[in-house]
Amino acid sequence: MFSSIRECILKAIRPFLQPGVVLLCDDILIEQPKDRTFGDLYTNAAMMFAKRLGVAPKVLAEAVCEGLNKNEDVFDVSIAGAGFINFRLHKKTWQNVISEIIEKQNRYSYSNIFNNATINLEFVSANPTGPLHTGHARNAVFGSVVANLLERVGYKVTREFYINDQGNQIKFLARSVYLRYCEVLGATISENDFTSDMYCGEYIKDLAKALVEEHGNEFLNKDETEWLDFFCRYSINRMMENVKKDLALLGVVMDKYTSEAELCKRNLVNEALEILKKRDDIYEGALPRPKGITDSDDWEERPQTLFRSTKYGDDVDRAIRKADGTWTYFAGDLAYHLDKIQRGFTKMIAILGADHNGYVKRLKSAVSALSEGRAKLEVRLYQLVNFLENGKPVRMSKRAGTFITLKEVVERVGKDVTRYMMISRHHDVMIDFDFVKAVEQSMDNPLFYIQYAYVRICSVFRHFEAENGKIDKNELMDCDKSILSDEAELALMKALAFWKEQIKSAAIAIEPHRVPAYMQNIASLFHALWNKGKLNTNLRFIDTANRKDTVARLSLLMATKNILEDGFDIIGVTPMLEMR
RNA sequence: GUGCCCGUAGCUCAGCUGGAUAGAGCGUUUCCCUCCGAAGGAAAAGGUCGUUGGUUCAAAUCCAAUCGGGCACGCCA
Repeated sequence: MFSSIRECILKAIRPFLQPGVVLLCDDILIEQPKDRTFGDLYTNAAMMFAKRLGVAPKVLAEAVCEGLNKNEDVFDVSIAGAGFINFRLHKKTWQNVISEIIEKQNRYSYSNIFNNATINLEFVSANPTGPLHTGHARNAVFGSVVANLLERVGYKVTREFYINDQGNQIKFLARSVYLRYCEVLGATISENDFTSDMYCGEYIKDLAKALVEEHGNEFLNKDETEWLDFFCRYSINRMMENVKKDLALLGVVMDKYTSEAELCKRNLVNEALEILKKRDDIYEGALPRPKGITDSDDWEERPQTLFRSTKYGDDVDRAIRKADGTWTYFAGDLAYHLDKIQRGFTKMIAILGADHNGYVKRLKSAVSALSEGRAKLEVRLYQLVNFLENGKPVRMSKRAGTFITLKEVVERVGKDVTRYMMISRHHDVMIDFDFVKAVEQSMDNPLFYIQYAYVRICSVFRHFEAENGKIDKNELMDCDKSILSDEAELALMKALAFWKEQIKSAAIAIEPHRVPAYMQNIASLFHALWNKGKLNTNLRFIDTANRKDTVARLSLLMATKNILEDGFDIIGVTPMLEMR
């Protein structure tokens, strides 16, 4: 429906186009005006393109009017203000949307505008040195919803997790486990034995206990060289098992786990280096002193291997080899992104915490350089989550292992509330997550409002089907919907009609938080209709004396139900069938 | 010192990439079930979109300053 209207508008504008100017249907904005007396819909196309085409808005507007009048769905076209074009659609057109939704059921929001292109979506990628915590929860939910959205606009998505299973932090993990291992076997360990690089959480003790159970004291009193590798590998494997379990608690399943160590074995760092050398993007040199560091700080200039990332928009060049000759963390990331490129990805998205903001430019530079400009990485940073207990902030310390884990959150408030809280805000905004408020079943908690709408619809169908048996999908699609003409009914229909548009825009903008907002709007319109039926018996859904009208109303409810189900599916929340 | 993000109603936040008189929910006030669930609905009050300039038919939205808050900042991972 929207696409045919857009085509009409585009057709009307086309004669004014100069050669070489390309206009796309999707550039044309069609919206519901805030003041509904202006019409059902409006477009600002005339004003939008006036400047670009060098034509007076009024002239364009008149052409667009003429074009719109040719569309059989459209009537009452008028020009207002500086060049807004207002118009209405026949009730029948809105009513037909219901049939379309019911027919496509939960596939209504799917379009194939990206033509099954592959896209790599990297998210979570937590270091396997500790259990997933609340930040990872936001990352995981955000990523999984983005994946769902991208699939709806026709991307083939690979959900990917990068395991940093190499480097010093893993050694410190292993050493921490070893200390606890000795402790389990009777050695006396004090907190002072743990250096500041080591890990103190309870989970370290769990790992140690499991190790003792499986391997007894075979590593006790041995030199580090004899146990370090084993402890590293063992710890990583166990930690990753837990990571996967924690993700499953949130309903998140990754398609691929890529190991840093594996990439290293394949010598991919050197391969990346060769590519960059050929492009003259590698040189030996020293980095300038950072602006914030004054003479009093002990700054020392050191020669190292550098990547010319400034060539690609970064602020300074970046080290890929430390002064002692070993690789930096960034070198690993070069290898990893080369791996993604070699697997054929030209579009990549990475979801990172806001504390990585200084890292974004070098990653983008790396992808650009390694792919010779063919691949593009987009990064979404999400802000931190503050946890509150009835208004009071909960203190967290990673060092002491007192941070709130993902598992703990899910166990306290459930998967659905956690997901909703994590996804309902813009990723650039900090979230205050209050344990007490989160589970309150009130309007402070909009998830319940949406769930409630869905439950009410289910309830209506239960009532109907108890008397009349199951209703057939075709009957709902094909029935005469002309009685659906009340303002409240039309408002709901219009909102449903916009669903596909909204999902598309949320996907393209990578802004999943819009989805729950749209769901809330639909729920609100449904609740309004329901209550209107309390006063006006003509608007009640079930009229036992009139099956024809009942079926028409049920078709509207079915369409609403399908849309809400699609929304629940996107945000990964399980719909409730009843609340007792 | 530099970079990124945030600042919208008493509170928590939307605002669809520049559109018409800035919107929801909570809280406050007033109404609405003999009824498919009132865990709901209808309405009222509540605003200098941090501040100041600029760009244009049009700015909460873009640009430049500035204030306040968060995050980050040579070889850590």
